[in-house]
Amino acid sequence: MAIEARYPQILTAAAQSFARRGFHQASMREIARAAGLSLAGLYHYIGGKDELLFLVLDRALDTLLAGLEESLAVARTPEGKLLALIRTHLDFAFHHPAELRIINRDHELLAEPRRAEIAATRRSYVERGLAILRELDPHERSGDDLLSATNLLLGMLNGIGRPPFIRSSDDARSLSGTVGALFLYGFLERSGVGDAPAHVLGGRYDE
Amino acid sequence: MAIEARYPQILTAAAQSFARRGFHQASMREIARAAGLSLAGLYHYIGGKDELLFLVLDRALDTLLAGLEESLAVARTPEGKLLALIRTHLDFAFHHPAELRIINRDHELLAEPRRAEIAATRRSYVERGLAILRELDPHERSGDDLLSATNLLLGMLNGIGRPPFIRSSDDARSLSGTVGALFLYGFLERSGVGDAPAHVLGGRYDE
DNA sequence: GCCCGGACAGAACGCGTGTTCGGTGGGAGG
DNA sequence: CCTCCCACCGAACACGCGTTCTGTCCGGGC
Repeated sequence: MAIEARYPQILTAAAQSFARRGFHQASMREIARAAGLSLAGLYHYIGGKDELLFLVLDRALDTLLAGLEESLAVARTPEGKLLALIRTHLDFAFHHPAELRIINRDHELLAEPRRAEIAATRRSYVERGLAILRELDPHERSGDDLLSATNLLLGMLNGIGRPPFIRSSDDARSLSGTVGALFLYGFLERSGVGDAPAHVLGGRYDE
Repeated sequence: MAIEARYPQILTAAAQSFARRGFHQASMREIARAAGLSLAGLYHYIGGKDELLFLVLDRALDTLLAGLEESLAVARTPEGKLLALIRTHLDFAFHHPAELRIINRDHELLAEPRRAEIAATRRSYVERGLAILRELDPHERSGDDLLSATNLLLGMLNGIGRPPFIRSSDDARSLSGTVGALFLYGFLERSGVGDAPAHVLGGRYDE
C-alpha cells in the first residue's frame, strides 16, 4: 500500500458508516474494519472521530463546490447558471449520496472550531446560489427574500435528490430540467404575494 | 399531579432533547430531569427509549395530519387546498419546530415494527399532498411525476420551515404566500422539460 | 549488521449509556 | 387501624463506546 493512499478509503468508509447509521451510532471499530485497518491502526491516521467527520465534510464540500465552479465556468446566461447549479447538485446527489446526506444531516454535530469552518464553506455554497438568483431576479427583491428563495431552491433539490428519485445519471439530468423549469417560472413570473392573482392566491384559502 | 397527566410533559421534554441533541445523543437521564422525574420514574411511564421516540413521532404526526384535515375541510378550490397544505406545514414548523425536526431527521432511527408504522403515517401525509397536486395538474402528469413534484414542494417547505426563516406566525403566513405563488406558477405553467422555452431551459446550459 | 522511525495491531481503560431491581411512602378501601 | 397498590426513587449492572498504551514488524539509511 502506497504511502498516504489509505486516506481515500478511510474517508469513504467513514462516509458510508456515517450516512447509514448516523454519526453517533457509527462506531470507529466498524469504520476501521470497512477501511481494512484495526481500530488502533485507524487512529494512526486520524486524531479522533470528530476530525474524521470534519475530513469527510470538508472533502465532500470541496467536491461539490469544485463541481459548481466548473459548471458555472461554461455557463453564459443567468438561466444557464441556475441550471448549472441544479445539475451539479443533483449530479452530486447521485454520485455521492452518502456525502450529501452527511452534509445535510450531520454538519452541526461537529465541535466548535470545526463546525464554524464547515458552516462557512456551506454558506459560501448558498451565497453562490443567491448571487445567481440576484442576477436572474426581475423584481429587485430584497436580500432576505432572495435568501429565502435560495433556500426554497436548495430545499427542493434536497427533497428530491435522494433515493428513490434519482436512480441513474439520466434521472439526475431530466430532473434538473423539471426542477429548473418549475422553479424558474415561479421565480420569474410572480411579482409578490399581494400581487398574485386572486384566483391563485387569495389571502384566504377558504374561498 | 393528576393521573396520567405526566405524559404530555414527558413527550415534550423528550421532543426537546431529541431535537436539540439528536436521538442517540439525547440521554434518558436528561429527559427525566426535564420532565421532573427520576430516571427510574421515567421508566415507570414508558417502556424504553425507542418507544419514547415512537410516541413523540406519533403525536407529532397526528397533530400535523389533524391540522391538515382541518384546513382542508374549509378549502374549496384546488388552489385553496394547496395553500392550506402549505400554511399548515409552515404553521406546524413555527409552533412545533422540535417535532418537525425529529420527523425529518430521526424517523428512520426507529426499530422495525414501529418504523414501518410511522413511515405509513408519514406516507399518508405525502399522499394527501399528491392528491392535491393531481387535482391541480393541467398536464395529466404521471404518478411518478406528481410524486416528484410533491417531494419538491415538501422539500421547499422543509428547506424554509426552520429558523431563522420563520420568526413569527406572520412570517409563516407571508411565506405561505410566497411559496404557494412560486410553486403554483411553476407547476401550472410549465408543460414539460422538453417543451420549456429554449431561452429558459435549453438542453445545454452553456449557451 | 545496526538501528531508527513509520505503519500498524492487541488489549485494556474509563466512562456514559439504557435498562432493571429492590425498595418506600402515602392515599384509598375495608 | 391495617393492607394493598400505585407512583416513584436510589443504586446498581452490563455493555459498547472513543481513546490510549505498549508493543511488533519491516524497509531504508549509515
